[in-house]
Amino acid sequence: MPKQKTDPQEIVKSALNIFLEKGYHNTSMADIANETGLLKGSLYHHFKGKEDLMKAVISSIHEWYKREIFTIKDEKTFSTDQKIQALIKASEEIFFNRRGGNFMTNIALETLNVVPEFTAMFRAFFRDWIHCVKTVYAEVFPEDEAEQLAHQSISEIEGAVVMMELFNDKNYLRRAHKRIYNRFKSLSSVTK
Amino acid sequence: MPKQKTDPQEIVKSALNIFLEKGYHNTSMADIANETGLLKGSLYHHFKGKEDLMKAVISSIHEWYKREIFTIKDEKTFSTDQKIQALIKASEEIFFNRRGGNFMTNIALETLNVVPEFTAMFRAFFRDWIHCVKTVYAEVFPEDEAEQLAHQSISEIEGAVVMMELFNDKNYLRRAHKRIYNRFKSLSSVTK
Amino acid sequence: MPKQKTDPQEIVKSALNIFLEKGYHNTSMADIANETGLLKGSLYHHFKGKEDLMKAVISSIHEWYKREIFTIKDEKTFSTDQKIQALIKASEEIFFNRRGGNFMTNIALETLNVVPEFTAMFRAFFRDWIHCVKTVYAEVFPEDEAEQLAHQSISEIEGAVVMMELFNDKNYLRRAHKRIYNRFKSLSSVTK
Amino acid sequence: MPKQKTDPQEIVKSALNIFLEKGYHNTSMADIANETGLLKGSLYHHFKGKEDLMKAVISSIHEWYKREIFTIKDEKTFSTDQKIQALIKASEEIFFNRRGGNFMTNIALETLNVVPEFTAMFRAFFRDWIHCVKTVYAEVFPEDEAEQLAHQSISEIEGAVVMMELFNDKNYLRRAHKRIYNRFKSLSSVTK
DNA sequence: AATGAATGAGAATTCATTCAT
DNA sequence: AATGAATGAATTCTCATTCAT
Repeated sequence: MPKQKTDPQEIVKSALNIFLEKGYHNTSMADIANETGLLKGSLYHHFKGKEDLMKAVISSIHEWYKREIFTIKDEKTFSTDQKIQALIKASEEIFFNRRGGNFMTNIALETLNVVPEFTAMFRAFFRDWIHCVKTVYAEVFPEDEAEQLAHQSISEIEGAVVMMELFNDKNYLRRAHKRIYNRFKSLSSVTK
Repeated sequence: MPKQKTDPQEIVKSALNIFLEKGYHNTSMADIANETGLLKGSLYHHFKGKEDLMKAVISSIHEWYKREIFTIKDEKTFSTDQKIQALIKASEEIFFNRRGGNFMTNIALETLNVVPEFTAMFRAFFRDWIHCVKTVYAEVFPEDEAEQLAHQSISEIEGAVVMMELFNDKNYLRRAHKRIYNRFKSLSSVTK
Repeated sequence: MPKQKTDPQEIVKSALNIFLEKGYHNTSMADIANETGLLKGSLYHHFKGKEDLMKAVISSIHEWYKREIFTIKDEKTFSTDQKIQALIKASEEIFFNRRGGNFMTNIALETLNVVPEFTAMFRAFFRDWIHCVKTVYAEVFPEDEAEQLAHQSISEIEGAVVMMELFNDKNYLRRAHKRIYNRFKSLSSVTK
Repeated sequence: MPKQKTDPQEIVKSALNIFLEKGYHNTSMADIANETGLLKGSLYHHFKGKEDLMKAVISSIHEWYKREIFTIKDEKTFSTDQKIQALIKASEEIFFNRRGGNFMTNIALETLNVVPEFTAMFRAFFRDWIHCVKTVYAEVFPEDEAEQLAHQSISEIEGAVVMMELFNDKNYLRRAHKRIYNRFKSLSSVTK
């Protein structure tokens, strides 16, 4: 049975979905093959192995964020307020619909101390994310306060994701977003 | 070879340590046996299997919290302020020195969907924790605000743990604790 | 917790029951201990091990047959016809209520080629049984015909037990008994 | 090491042989792998596990019977007498040379209550066998007598197999076959 | 005698990976 | 590229047996 050419990105997508659903360790190459419609052996034409595939997934999400989210900070036409609202809106879209965000939280925690290369990649992602948020805050607040706020915001979102996962309740994230926005508004009004 | 009696709690402790170090999936029964000095087979005397042992670990941590932490809310001689300070101090002690706290975050996320029974146990733990914090807040704030604040506080701590884990930086948690305390102070001064 | 003195025959009975229920291989020493109310280790005070216990079971059944069944052939006051009826009645009682008979069929087949000592014991039992039946037949028929009939009768009963087991239908055995008796009646009327 | 393609039927055959030799419980997957020349793990490519493999063995024997034996009843060119002789000849060939027959007796009894699915399969086999024999008898005898005779014949063969197994004596089966044939002859002559 | 913890030798099974076709 | 059989190491779990108390 000849098969269509397989886009490696298709495999990455499938892998992302199953990793999220079952966790990294609980997911077998057979599961991934199954999801893609390929057979186990065929995966090895595209990726060196499970770790390699995992790295591609992390990388893919990171790249997507770089392209779609972290660019918000550079939107010339957006006010700071608009940027923050855009970031929040994107975050909600991601966590509720795409789940790439959960991946970076859940799978990161699961694999953090398992493979050092994963750790580095997760850190790079979060550094970029923090940097993006900080850059926006820095339009209004002094450098070190912006830095602080960025760390705090991401941390708050991460906590909300954990609770959301645990209790299956999206409100945790909604409320976190709201708090972040309100804090920005009240602080920036003071600053002005 | 003499047959030492083994306290099952010893096994639970060993398991807790290795689960924390290597993660649940990455830990084999042989690892645990090794840590306890028993042979693999002997573990099955005390626990039906890996899942059962895991449940014992979760339960043991939960019980410890119930005994040592969640009772803080009932300390007759403590003011609300003192209770919150005590909770924070305990939290810091736990997360920095005992690592049982991280377990409830990291291993929870890794195993949340592995077995429904785990999910239930983790949820029970967090419900109890939230309930404890809420009870303290309720001494000063109205019921629903106390509830909100409790959820927010735990969520914030969870986020800090994720970041702390990720970047190996305890300051995340320290700052989260500080924020929680300050928020309490400023809100309660308003209330009064 | 001190326990009453344990009669080894109690253990043998329990073992018989579980062997029958679960088969020899599928039964663990723990199962037997459980049934007797003892703990695993205690069984080894009475029997050298599983094989030894099994031999005691086989032996016990054999002895019981020797005492209760195979003596029928020597009943001075019974006619041949009465002896055959008594044997059949006993057989029915055994297979339907005591199940010792099934043991000698089912467990024999399961363990026949597993432990040579079992084989010898099962053979001895069946030789005795055949001998008993033959002795009765020999009251009426010539030696070699009696021998033939005995083998055939036992064989028929064994077949019926297999079918009974397979289809959970006691009628197989009832009909086999009926055939055996009728055959005896018709043959002996001819002989006279 | 070159990777030979293995016909799953080869595995089934090997399994059949070892199951017969050592019994189901006493046979390990390693034994089977060893017999086939594969490694343990490789067996799981073809069969989900030991039970699954066992089912394939039972099924394979059943299918073989359906194809080679149970079709005898439909041989247009055979008289009833010839059909019975053919069935008997086949039975002898099977039990003496192929051993698949013993499987359906010995292993059936050993595994009857291990897994309900086995029970169902063994019953299906025996029902088919009985049906085949009954159909042949029904050419000469009334329906219900044919049914009775079929049950009796199979039961008799089963008993003979037990005795044959027990005493390692093929004569039991030979005599059972002879009896079955003679009974048919004498009854059918009466009927005519 | 009884206990029950400990042993240790396997058992079945899983799975990432390799490789001939 | 894709296939899918084969590999082999690792993993969970079982169980007859031993032994200190």
